[in-house]
Amino acid sequence: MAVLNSPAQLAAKTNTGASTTGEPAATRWDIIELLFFAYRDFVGDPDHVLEEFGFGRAHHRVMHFVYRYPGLNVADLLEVLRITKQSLGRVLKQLLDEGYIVQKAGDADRRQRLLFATAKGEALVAKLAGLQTDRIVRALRGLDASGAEAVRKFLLGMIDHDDPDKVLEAILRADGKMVKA
Amino acid sequence: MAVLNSPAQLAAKTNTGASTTGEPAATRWDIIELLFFAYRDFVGDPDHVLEEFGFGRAHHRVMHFVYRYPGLNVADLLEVLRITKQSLGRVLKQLLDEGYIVQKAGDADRRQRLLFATAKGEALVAKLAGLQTDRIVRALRGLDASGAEAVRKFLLGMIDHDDPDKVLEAILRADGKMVKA
DNA sequence: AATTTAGGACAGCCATATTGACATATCTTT
DNA sequence: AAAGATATGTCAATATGGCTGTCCTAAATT
Repeated sequence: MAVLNSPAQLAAKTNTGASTTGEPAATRWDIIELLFFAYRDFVGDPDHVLEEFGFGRAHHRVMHFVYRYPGLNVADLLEVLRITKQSLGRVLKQLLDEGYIVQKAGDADRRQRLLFATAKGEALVAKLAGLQTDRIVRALRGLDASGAEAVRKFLLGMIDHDDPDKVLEAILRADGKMVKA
Repeated sequence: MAVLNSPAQLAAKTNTGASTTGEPAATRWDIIELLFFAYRDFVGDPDHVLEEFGFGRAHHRVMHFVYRYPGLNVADLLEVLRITKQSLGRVLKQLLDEGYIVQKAGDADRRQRLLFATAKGEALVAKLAGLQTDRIVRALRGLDASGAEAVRKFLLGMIDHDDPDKVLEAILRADGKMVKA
């Protein structure tokens, strides 16, 4: 090459909006990009494993929430994933056919198909969550208890709290209890 | 309905691996899910705006990094986005055709097509980054300086540091300087 | 009995990703 | 100068995971 790598050293644009006065807050390019890279690598680990199973990210999301919230119905799952019934249909059918998930008619409302992870499904979720937990634990290392609490508060603050779906509601409820505990 | 919402209150599986002994770390379901929801909403804001432009998330990612790292070449962009040349091709062509990005032959290596955002491109990136910054600032409110620093450290720790692409390298370099400053 | 709801299924479309092959211009190496 | 490697672009074919719209059944609500 003409140059080892050109541009040899990339430089980011400097932040123009910054100031200590009452102007609009400076763009947080740092956090925006850290979030991008963090999430990219966070979902990258599971992606590799899923490939071996012939599954994609969509299957992971479904398996995860079904395992975590046993008895979740289809409507609630759709709201969490923010996709349509038709999109979920294909993925869910695969997971049912291959024995990762089972359905059970609702007790109170027998139209509902409540979803449960099988042992096979649990094993897959555990494997993927293990990888992600490893990464999280690594990232939390070096932070004290108050630092870890700040991380939780930050992530919680990034989430829209108005009109939460059922799953998010459960999380927010649990989090409220945690703070008091 | 038989019941207002069934299950009326979802409950998450309780964490089985938890303990204070030297066992493998308990799965961090909390952080895993907070990250999912936080990222879902974080990219949700831009998505709505992009729709009006007839663009998708792919266009956002390209525009963002081209604006932020002016003179980025195609190869480096591919590494950041972790997609193939062919996938980038269509998106990039659209952005070029519609005047959001311009190309310039590299100075040292004239095979390279260095990418730059136009004023039109800058405006779009600024708009989207503004939305995301609002969310970030909101989430950081309530955290003190050490809390905000913990968040940065956590996100940084979530990222794979081995074999970084050019853009990530620039970020890591900048971050190192920040810590000293 | 009529209507609504939960869920499933079909058809077709679109965006974004993939691989593989190949072309061109330019840089590096011999 | 010739050969090889590299940066980028492009063509063709394919897969995944979204979408809309329509229609259907079973079971709930009114």
